Amino acid sequence: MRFRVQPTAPFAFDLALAYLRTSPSSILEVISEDTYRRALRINGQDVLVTARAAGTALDVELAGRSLGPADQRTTELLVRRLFATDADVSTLVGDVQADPVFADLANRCVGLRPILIPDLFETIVWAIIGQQINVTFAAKCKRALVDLVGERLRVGDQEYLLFPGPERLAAVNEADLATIQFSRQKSRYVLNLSREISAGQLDLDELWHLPTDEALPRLEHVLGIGRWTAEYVLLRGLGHPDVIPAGDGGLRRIIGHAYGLGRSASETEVRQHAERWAGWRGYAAFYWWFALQQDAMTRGRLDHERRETARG
DNA sequence: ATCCAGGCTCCTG
DNA sequence: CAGGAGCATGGA
Repeated sequence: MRFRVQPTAPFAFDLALAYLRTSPSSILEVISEDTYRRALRINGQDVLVTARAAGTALDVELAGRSLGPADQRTTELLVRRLFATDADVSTLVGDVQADPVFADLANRCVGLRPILIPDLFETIVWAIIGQQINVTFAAKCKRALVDLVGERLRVGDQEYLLFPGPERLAAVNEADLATIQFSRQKSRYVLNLSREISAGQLDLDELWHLPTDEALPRLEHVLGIGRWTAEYVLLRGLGHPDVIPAGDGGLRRIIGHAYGLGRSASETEVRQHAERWAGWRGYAAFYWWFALQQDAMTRGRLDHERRETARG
């Protein structure tokens, strides 16, 4: 089953793929030269979704058993949300001209939109895992969690991993999570979240209908979710375009560097800069993270080359 | 070796 | 109510 999605212009799928390729959160995505591929649960059924660039459009293919028109509709809405294909980004660069530093970055990111993590529960768990620790270790923890309780989808001779739902995660205990190097409090946050959702005490889907200023406090009410996590989830899970996790260590570091502070910017300083990106603060966060990842990759390559050279 | 990582909760004074 | 310890490990 296949269909086509036509994003608004400009749409830079290549930049989206470049982001996902280097993003530590992309454990389950399979990114190739021109495709995004991932196993997802659609209407209660496991499906392999492949999105491929086709000129200015996106070709989407579904592989799974007994798929119907309803599944296609659900997937189309999901894909359009994941890649923000309906957003009107035509005014972004013009809107941020008052800030030449960010305008320069925005010029290099034309057509890039904040890409979502496909599932809200996964987004929150990932954000909690990422609290305090470095992203490399966080990615390792997420991978270990999926290996521990994730499910698998076999398509042809390939196997794809699915992120566990709250019910599956609620079934494990602290000792299980300790074996994959979760701290006690992190286990507590994740298990509490999973159990509240499973028990019907917490309905994440309610968040879809709320504006930013109402969704934020509701998320922060959950154990283990503070301001950074709530803002991160609004951006990466719910697709709010104007939310910036200003306390983010990576953002503070690269923004401090970009504006010549010689140190990390404070959370307050990040929010002050962000006022000039009003309307696009989520995009800005995503673009800065993109720049950060590109820097890290360049550094990694240089280090590698240096080692190669040293070895002769 | 020491400090800080894509923070948060809880306890102290 | 501000400030700080603790978390579990890895990289700089």
